Amino acid sequence: MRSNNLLENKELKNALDKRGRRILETVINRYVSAAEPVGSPYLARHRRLGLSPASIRNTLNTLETLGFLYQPHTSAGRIPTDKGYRFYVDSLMKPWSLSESEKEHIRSEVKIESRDIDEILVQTAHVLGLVSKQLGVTLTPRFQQGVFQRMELLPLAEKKILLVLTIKSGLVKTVVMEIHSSIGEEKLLETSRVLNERLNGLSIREIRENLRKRIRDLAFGDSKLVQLIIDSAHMFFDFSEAAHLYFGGTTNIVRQPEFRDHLKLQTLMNLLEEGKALGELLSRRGQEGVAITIGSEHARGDMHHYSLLTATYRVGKVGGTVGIIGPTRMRYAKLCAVVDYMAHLLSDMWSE
Amino acid sequence: MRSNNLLENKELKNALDKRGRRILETVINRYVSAAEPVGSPYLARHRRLGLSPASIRNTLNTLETLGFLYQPHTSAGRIPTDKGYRFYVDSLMKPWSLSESEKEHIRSEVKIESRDIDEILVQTAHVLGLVSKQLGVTLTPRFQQGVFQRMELLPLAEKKILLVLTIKSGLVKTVVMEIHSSIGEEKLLETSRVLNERLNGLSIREIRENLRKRIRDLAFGDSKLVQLIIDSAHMFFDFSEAAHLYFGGTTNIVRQPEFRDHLKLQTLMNLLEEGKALGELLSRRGQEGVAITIGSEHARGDMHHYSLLTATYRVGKVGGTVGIIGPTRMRYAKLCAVVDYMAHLLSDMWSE
DNA sequence: AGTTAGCACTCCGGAACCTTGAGTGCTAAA
DNA sequence: TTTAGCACTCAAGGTTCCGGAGTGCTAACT
Repeated sequence: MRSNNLLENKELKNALDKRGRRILETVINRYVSAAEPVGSPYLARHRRLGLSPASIRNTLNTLETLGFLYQPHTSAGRIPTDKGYRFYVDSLMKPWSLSESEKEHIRSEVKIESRDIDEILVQTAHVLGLVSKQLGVTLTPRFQQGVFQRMELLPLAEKKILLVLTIKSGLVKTVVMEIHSSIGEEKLLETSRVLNERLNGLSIREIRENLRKRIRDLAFGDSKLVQLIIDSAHMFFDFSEAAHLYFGGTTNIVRQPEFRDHLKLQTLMNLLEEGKALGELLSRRGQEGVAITIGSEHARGDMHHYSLLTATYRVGKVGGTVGIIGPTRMRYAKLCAVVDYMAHLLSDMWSE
Repeated sequence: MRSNNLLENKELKNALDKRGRRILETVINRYVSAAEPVGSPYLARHRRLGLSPASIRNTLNTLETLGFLYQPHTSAGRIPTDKGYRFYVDSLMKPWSLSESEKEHIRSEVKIESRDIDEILVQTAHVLGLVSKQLGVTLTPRFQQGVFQRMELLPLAEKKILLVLTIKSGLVKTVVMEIHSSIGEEKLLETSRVLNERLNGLSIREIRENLRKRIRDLAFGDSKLVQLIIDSAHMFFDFSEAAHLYFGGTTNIVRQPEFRDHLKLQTLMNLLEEGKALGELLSRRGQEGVAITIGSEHARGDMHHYSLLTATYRVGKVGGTVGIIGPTRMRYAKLCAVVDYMAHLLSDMWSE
């Protein structure tokens, strides 16, 4: 009992001791870049830890019993566990700063002529994939966080009208609506005028939840049209919920050695194909800085082999998500910086 | 010389003879479903060709010298060549009709609530991938084929306006434009009024090519705005050219045995990632019925291992493309029917 | 003439086996 | 506390061997 306690204390202290940290860090760095187990000979040779293989083996052993490393088989070197990566990310990792040329590179790739938000996000995902050699993902802004600014009803054809919805941040959504009978232009104008009055200053979320209540009893404009708008409110105030998800860099990630195993590739594809689920996962993440989830920390079982880094960018008051998905073996320090930089880049782009 | 000629004639005749056709067809059917070379024992046993292995070997030999089949190595069965598939597609394949339940299945998967064209196309690509076990691809309508119907300029913010462009088929595109100074609402109205007059009835393609000529010398509306519109015309009358490309079913296609080879997967990913190039490839295809390109028939080298089936759907006068990409070993007969059915389904959906 | 049985031949693919080398834990000496 | 030495383990790669599948050719059969 008592000795056990002592032992644990000792282990804990070891985990934090200078040597243990340095060795763990070195193992991780090496494993991340070489993708093969790291043994004591490498550590003794290549690093100026100034220790013999035998001493290092001792420490490795400790790190293993602490659960930071494991051996795939007896006579192999060590591989970091998820817990090991977690410790690295929390306590070991030094903040990485991108070189100016890398930043320049990223900027030049993202800055395309188009101001179209979706196009930029597609491109962003692509760039994230490219520079990280992993899978880049981007999520469109969470429209529902926005505040209603204005809506416009335009006649398109006999029985079609276009609804244009603007929120304060300057984001626009358009929906084509079908109606059963044609409606005169002045009716349209009146309808939209009143709606604009009623909805002014509300958040999209509020509108979605309360639209019916707010305007049901009012008689104005074309009643059928109003009814239609109410009925389809869920549909078109809802698209926000299911934000669009883009990804890029599939080429790169397939090259990663972890995907020699064919099955893994399939599970990843499944994940991407679902889209919706992944989108939800991404949309409810920490808002501040870079959020990191490593392997088995994920709620979803099929994400257990992957790590996810995300950050939030802002368009006015509305936030969206950019991130990177890859095998747990990834360059956390650098990729954090990349994701962070990218989020700021996008925010700046839409700031003024 | 003479005998050579005779020989060739004989071979040509053989190629068309009943037996040769039946055997080629059987080989292809078998290979497509089993993904392994087909030998004479299988053919003699499993089919009521009523022939001994020896006789069949003779015919196989002929088919090989004609270039319809080949052997991966001496002691293996035969595999169809691209030429073999081509012959099959042109002369052997019986038109396949989908069962009512399959049609029903497809319809139920595609018919989602949303009328949003992009959402439907995403879903369509997904379904195509699902039922074909290959990669489904869809391309948005070729906007530039459309005829200008109307444009609308809406003020969004101080220095932002929204341009809404409608074409006759009921398709809508919106672009957010930035301007340097704010413009009064009446200026906007006048500008759009005149533009509507001038551009009425022109095709988008014409507008893109001649916009400058058509309105340069005219003084109306806000001259800066007009100038901006002219300047950015290429940008926003151009998006049509680079139509959006969607695909679905990556999960399925990764399962295909041809992708055991890891390199192939990479080339495929590359292809998808490019997007643009593939989009162009798809957009300039035959308009009538199902267009089939097999392996080495492709102009692009990196498509040499894949076949592509496409058909055109129509939204009013504007056409878009749906199709399937997969290894040359695919069920041409059935997939033709699928692609064809899908194209009609979409056309009908937007017909009225 | 066309078809078929018989036969010798080729060659891929898997199983069994061996060797090598990398890495380990333990112990005893520094 | 560190380190050299040593015996041990085990994955990975190479070699060899064998069986089976399929072929082409020839001679006999209808």
